[in-house]
Amino acid sequence: MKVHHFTRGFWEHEPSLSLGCKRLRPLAPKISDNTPSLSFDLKTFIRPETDDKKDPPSPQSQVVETHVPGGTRWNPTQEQIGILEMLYRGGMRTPNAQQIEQITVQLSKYGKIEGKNVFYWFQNHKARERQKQKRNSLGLPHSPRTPTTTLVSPTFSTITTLDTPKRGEGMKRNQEDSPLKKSRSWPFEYLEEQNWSSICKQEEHKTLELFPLHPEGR
Amino acid sequence: MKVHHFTRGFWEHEPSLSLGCKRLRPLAPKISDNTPSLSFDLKTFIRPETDDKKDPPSPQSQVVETHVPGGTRWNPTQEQIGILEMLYRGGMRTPNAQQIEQITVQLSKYGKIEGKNVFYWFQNHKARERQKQKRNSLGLPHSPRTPTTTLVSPTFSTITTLDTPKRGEGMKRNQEDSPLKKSRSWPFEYLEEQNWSSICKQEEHKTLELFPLHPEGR
DNA sequence: GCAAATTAATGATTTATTCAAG
DNA sequence: CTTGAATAAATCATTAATTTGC
Repeated sequence: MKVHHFTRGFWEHEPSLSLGCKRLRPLAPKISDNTPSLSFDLKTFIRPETDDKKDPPSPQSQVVETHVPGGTRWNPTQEQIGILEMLYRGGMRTPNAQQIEQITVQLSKYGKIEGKNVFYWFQNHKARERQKQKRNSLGLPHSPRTPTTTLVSPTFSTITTLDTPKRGEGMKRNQEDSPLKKSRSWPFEYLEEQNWSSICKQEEHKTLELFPLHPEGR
Repeated sequence: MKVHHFTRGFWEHEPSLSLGCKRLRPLAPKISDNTPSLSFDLKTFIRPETDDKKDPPSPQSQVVETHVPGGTRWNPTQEQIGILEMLYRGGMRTPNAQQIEQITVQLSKYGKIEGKNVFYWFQNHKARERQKQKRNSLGLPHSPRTPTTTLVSPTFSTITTLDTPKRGEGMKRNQEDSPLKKSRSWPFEYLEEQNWSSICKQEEHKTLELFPLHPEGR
């Protein structure tokens, strides 16, 4: 309950503003940008109460159950790993948002899990499988003891016979990853509305003095 | 005269002479006498597209097609860019999920936008600002100062004197990015539930019959 | 004055690298 | 050491300003 949303009011009158302004194409590297002012308003609304809330409405902060309070990272169960590996061997490499969601739902039957865990798992597994391959083909004619269960996909090894699977070499990208490339829609799903002040609140401590704000710096 | 300096005019009650300084692109070399700042107005006036920008905060009242239904990429408006740049200059580099959501809500007043657009914008802007910095410090030994606009981080430029500023070299990571590193929680927000079959549908040719799917297995 | 061809900017993805929990 | 998590770098893909030719 302060000021600081006056800035917002500035841009608020959207209708009349937009007309006619055709957004000049982003041009040269804005080398000669001289934006002297502007810090004022920023300060103004970066400097709200700064302490009104702790933003608990974090969807994933409810780790109170079945997990250690400090339980940070996901600890996959055997079943989860197994299923994921199966999917991987099945060819899945970069599941899209919907697929991830579905996988998550299924895997949650075996233990706590989130969508990002699935996402990261595929990312990491793919990358590490790749680098393992590379190492093997390069120097180490040694078999890395079977760690636990994770039997490496045989299909893959067959493919990458001896050519370093660098990414952008002969084949473009996602030759075999996913049928549709633009499928993955980012899963941002929000719905709340707040003020700018709260947006910038978290970084105020530094933004404040970050710009010395030397007018026309040159 | 609704010209192009909208955004700028916002933050800085600029007169009107600043044309061409912000994002004019020096596309072709054209070393001779190119009056780059002249062409714009012509187009601007000639382009009475009336809806070059998309939607007022409300749904499309009469807009034929705000954007191609075929799903094009986000085309930020002047206002959106301006706000994002302001936030960036304010110190924001890697907004977390909540911040992204809030920013998205605000920016959606000026045009269609999604959370991922905001996310990507910060990613790209940060990266390109950095590489611009690098190029400047490397390529031209002249003009030691006047780094550019938005002096991202003086510390950084100092470091990059002779050593390629690889990310994890001297300084760890995010020395100055965000106060809390583990802050960004992945914004997966799903809500539907389906079967495994549908998950693998896209890759059914192989995954479909791969897993027996036995819950309570353990 | 316009439209196709050019071209730089930049949005969107993927990959590589790194950090840190266990 | 293994690996989940996160960020940065590289790269692909699309857009729109500029050029160019008519």
